[in-house]
Amino acid sequence: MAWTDERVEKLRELWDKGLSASQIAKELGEGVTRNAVIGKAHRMGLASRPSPVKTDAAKKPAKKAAAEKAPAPAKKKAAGGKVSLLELTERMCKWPIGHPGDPDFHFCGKPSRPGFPYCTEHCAEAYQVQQPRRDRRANRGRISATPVR
DNA sequence: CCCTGATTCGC
DNA sequence: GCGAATCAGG
Repeated sequence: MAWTDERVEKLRELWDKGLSASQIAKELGEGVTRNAVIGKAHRMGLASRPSPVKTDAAKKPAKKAAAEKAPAPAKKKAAGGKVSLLELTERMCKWPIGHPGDPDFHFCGKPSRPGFPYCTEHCAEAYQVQQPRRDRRANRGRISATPVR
């Protein structure tokens, strides 16, 4: 795939919009990797914006002023949880929560099972197979959905 | 382990 | 020019 004007345009657009390279890559689809995006972005004038990884030689010595005994975490936090569409990653659970269009519509966001779009919980929910409507006498008394491995 | 962008270098 | 591999940091 070559960098057509359209693609370059979209790249510039999304990049300016602040999306990460990997997100842009997925957006462009067609086997475009984040490396390709970064490479191109870097190559054409617009490169390096807020890079989370700065070779950083100038650190701020002043910072942790307070702290000391640490205010304590207060609340426990689990990974994932409530991600908007734009924040979804390939390895995040894409189980929708709420109705699309609602102000609080979001996605599960917990780590998804490798190869699946959802986390373990939601895989179980999603891949729960329906027994044949007729003739399920053979399975009477049994719940034999194919287990998700 | 998940992610981020930066650089290198063979094609 | 391109991007996978690699690097380097959060």
